[in-house]
Amino acid sequence: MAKVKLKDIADKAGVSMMTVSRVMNKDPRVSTKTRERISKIVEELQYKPNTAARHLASSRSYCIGIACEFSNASYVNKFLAGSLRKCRTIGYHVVLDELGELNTKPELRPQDLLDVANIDGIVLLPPISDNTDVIEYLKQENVNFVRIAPNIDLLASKYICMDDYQAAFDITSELINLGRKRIAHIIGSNSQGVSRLRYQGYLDALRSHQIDSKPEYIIQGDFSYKSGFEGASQLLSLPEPPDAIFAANDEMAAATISVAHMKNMRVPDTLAIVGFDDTEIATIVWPQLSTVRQPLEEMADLAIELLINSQRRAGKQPIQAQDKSNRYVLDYKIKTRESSKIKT
Amino acid sequence: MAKVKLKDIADKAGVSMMTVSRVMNKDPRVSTKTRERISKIVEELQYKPNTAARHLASSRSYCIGIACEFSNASYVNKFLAGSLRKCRTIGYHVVLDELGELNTKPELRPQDLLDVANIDGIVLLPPISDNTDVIEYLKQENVNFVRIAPNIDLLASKYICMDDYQAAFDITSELINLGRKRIAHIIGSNSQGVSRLRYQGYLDALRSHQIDSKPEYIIQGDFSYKSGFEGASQLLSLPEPPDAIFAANDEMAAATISVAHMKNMRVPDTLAIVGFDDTEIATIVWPQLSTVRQPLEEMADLAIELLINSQRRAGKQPIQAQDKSNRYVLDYKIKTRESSKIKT
DNA sequence: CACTCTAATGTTAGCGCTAACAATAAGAAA
DNA sequence: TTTCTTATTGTTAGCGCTAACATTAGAGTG
Repeated sequence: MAKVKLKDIADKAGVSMMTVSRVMNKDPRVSTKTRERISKIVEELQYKPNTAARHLASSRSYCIGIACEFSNASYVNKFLAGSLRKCRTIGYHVVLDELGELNTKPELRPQDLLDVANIDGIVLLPPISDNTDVIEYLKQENVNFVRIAPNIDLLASKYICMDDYQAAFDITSELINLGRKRIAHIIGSNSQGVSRLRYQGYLDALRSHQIDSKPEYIIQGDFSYKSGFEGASQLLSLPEPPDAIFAANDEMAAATISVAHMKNMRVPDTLAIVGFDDTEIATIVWPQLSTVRQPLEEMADLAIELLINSQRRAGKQPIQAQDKSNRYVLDYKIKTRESSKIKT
Repeated sequence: MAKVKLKDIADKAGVSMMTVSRVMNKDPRVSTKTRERISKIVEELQYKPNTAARHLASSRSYCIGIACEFSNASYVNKFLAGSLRKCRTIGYHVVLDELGELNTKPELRPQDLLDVANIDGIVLLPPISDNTDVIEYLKQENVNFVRIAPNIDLLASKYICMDDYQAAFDITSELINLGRKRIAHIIGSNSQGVSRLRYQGYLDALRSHQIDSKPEYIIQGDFSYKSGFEGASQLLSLPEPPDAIFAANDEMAAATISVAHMKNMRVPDTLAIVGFDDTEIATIVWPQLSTVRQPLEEMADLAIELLINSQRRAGKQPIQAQDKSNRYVLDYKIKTRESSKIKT
């Protein structure tokens, strides 16, 4: 049973290969009747177009680039997994670009170019999604790109994000519903927009439940374990320590768990702890962290979808990104684990 | 300046395209003189063969599969990064396969097959490298594969590993050289061969420095944070607690740091802690963990190299893997960080 | 009813490369 | 010298698909 090819479909449908090709590429110039008939046969025979041949004949590379730093392995990894899965189903390939060295070596361009040359589009993961040099470069080279969770220059490209504010609001509300009264927050790095959003969500959740937010319960962190450690130490040394801490990411939450252990506080009995991101560390620590899952796989899926589509009608619209519709918001999910389970 | 192609080289060298093709594919049937002349021109014109065309013409897919679980993100990630880099330089593509669901859904085969069908070879990452079902399947389908750090069935395929024993010996010796006398060890999961090797390395390092190994300093863990936490608690509650702990992986070492904090012991002053693997957690915690770096990128590089080469002479040797030479050992590297710095 | 126009489909050629076989040259053997 | 090897290079055909142009059928028009 050799692989099914275009010809087989064409023969079976009694049309030319070209017509089938058009169906496969969603070319509108095929009658609905023919399209349906062919689609059905394609389904039946499980036909999958040969990427190499397509590439060769069409000059599109069928490759998607992903630019990231490897500093946040589990974040990148999940995104990658999603991308690879998606690409595979649609016959694309993934090209990874590590731009981690960017700060030290600003000559990313030549390297980058090497790949970009043959790429149909590129996805920028944070923090590269906010790198103005990269953005400038891509625009100038007229390369399609989509950014994930950017904070700045939101008109520059399509971008995908989640509602950090609402997620923070929700997870804080959950703590309140669990009976916690004294809820503290460790804010994330103030250079990242999401920190502000999460902080605001926390504040508004308290307010909407008529709970006062004490200033001493709010600590500035910077997303690092160390800052979480210091912040938590400070919080748990207060005369009236909090009974719940919402850290703006999992690492700081993990550090908070360490401090709680150190102070002999039982988690979650005496102190509930929640994080944000649902990175690997959330399930490595003990007790496991309640946190907010980012929809990374879905983001990957959508990002690639967007790249391919804008590819399709390339040339039509120059790059008039003024359109408000370049924003795509996906749903998060609260993951409730041991660190915030029902209490007393 | 259109892309350089085979024809350009052929014209410039005054030979047929076929000869150039042969040079590109290291076919021996080209005279040395011609080969050199062509190689030089290829270099000059920066010719890069077009993967798609190659694939199309040769029926090799130029795709390498990587089978992994996503449970250890940073491990997988580093390996992936290495693979992607390597593949890009040689015009291959990477296809990721997550087999994480394996335990619950043993019907991995159909899924797997989908991809395997078009793959030139596949790399098995631990713990899949020890999955007998997968190994059986691959052999039966006659798919090329290389395993990373396998423990069992070592004759089944080529495999790549590092010298866990020696690394454990070295890092323990470092603790001794730092003046530590009471060195404890938290053993890894006893279902994994590396645990034994690391344990043995620890024992022999002590012995070779004439230090007795006290039985109460040796605790069985299982690589989880939790087991590390419990093990460390036990160790640090001893009447005479250790002044250094070597945990068989970073997660357990990170847990040990938490316990040390909890007991108000200063790290590394009162207690030095070292881990193993150099996963992300090693630099997330505070103080940062001294540990052993696995040469993952190099492993990826070599794995792909091996797959491609065995591909090349496919058919010649059936699969007579009895040869001892299917073992490839790479160098590790001791990463000394804060958690074991010079003391008192 | 001939005539244009459009929608739908078909034809031709070729993307860049490599298998498989063909041809040639240069020795070696007879 | 002739025939047979062997080493090296060239030729032909086609991988599976799609761009670009060509054709046909059907609808609309005066």
